[in-house]
Amino acid sequence: MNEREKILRLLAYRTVLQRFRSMGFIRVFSDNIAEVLDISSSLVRKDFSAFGISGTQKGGYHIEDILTRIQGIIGFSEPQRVIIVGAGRIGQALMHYSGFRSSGIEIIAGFDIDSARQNPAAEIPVLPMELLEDFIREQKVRIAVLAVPESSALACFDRLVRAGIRGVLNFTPHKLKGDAGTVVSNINIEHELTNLIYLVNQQWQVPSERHTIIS
Amino acid sequence: MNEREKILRLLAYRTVLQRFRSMGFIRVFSDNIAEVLDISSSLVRKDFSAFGISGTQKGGYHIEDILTRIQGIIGFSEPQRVIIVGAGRIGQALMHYSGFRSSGIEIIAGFDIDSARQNPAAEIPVLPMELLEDFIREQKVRIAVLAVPESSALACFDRLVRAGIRGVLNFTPHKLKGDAGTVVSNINIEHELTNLIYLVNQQWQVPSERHTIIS
DNA sequence: TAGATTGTTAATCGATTAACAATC
DNA sequence: TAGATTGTTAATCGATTAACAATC
Repeated sequence: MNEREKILRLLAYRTVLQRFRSMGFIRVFSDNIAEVLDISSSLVRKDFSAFGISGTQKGGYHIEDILTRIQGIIGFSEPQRVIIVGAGRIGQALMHYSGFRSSGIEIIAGFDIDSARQNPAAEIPVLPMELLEDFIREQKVRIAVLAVPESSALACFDRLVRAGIRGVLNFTPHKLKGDAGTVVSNINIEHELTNLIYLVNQQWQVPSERHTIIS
Repeated sequence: MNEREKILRLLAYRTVLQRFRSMGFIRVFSDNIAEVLDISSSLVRKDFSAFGISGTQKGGYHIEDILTRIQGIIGFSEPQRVIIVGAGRIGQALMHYSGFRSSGIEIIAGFDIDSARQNPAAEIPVLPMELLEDFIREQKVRIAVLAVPESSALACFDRLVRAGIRGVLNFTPHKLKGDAGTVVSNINIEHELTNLIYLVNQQWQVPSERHTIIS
């Protein structure tokens, strides 16, 4: 059933419904949501049905009801504490990303090998890598964002998992594999951009010179 | 056939094979690649077959051959010029991401509404938003990265498309839809992280209190 | 009522995988 | 040769969609 995609869709529903609500709407039809997200209304209804969200014929769905239900499924009762490993430009950008706060995500520390980037006194402290394992164990951190250079990606990932991290959001070019007890999400920005450029180039070539995929 | 996923896999193959090559390997078996990427060897062979990459029984695939072929499909003959709209922390991080250069991607300018972030004299100039349309037209830019705040996302997207941008890598929380002539890739970091946390929490709850998805 | 929308079933679609003949 | 691997076919799997009865 592809849990991952389904939960990502649920998050998309939440974002859209919050927007509808802030515009003053009270109810929506599956069609309204489908249109904004560019999916079919069948899929919206099917998802809602699978998550126990019900509407009424004719009246559609109560926005507030859906949001409450979604919150009950993916909302966290307490702040989720996350560390950022690698305080380069991307790491720093994520450390100060304000959108996390409102979703109940709290960045509690960054780590970097470079002393010029360290700052234990900052609001979100940036600590030396030597303190990584102790910090994870003492603070019982389970989620980490990996934003180190490619060359140290595997070694850092290994340290994180050994220290007790159970979920890694990976921005390095290594496609990391989680084992039974560890979940990994890989985001490869370079691949995403390259793929986008490829698709645009495809579309704007004359058909004759377009690369053909045999299938 | 899901072009998007297929090309992303091709990019993953390239990354892995470059790594193998740098380790001194000349040939690989579909199995070696599959293992690293956590996919099946059938899929690797099927992809290769679809892209016209052939190996030999017993001998596997020539790394150099595959890389040449992949380069022929997704490689660019000339540098691909990209602009970054929004020079906040994420925008700046992407502007200086060194990995792009080696894939033939060139960030030629950033744009920001805030004069404190502007710097037309920098190596990669950061220009005021007023110059956006003229710049795109004069430089014939087709690809843009959107890294502005949520509140101005839709308006900026609209301006980009009107000015002739054909591909947008979108980091704002709005799931943007491309029309016939425009390709959009949406990356929602907050959703990715929330999803990761959800999956970890699921896994580490006792089964009885785990949220059940009826299906 | 007439019209519209949900909830669900069955059909479709497409991607992935298993399996194996061909062959080195 | 015996063993191993490709390339491809057929089977499987699962997600999405179309369609429509139920119903407000």
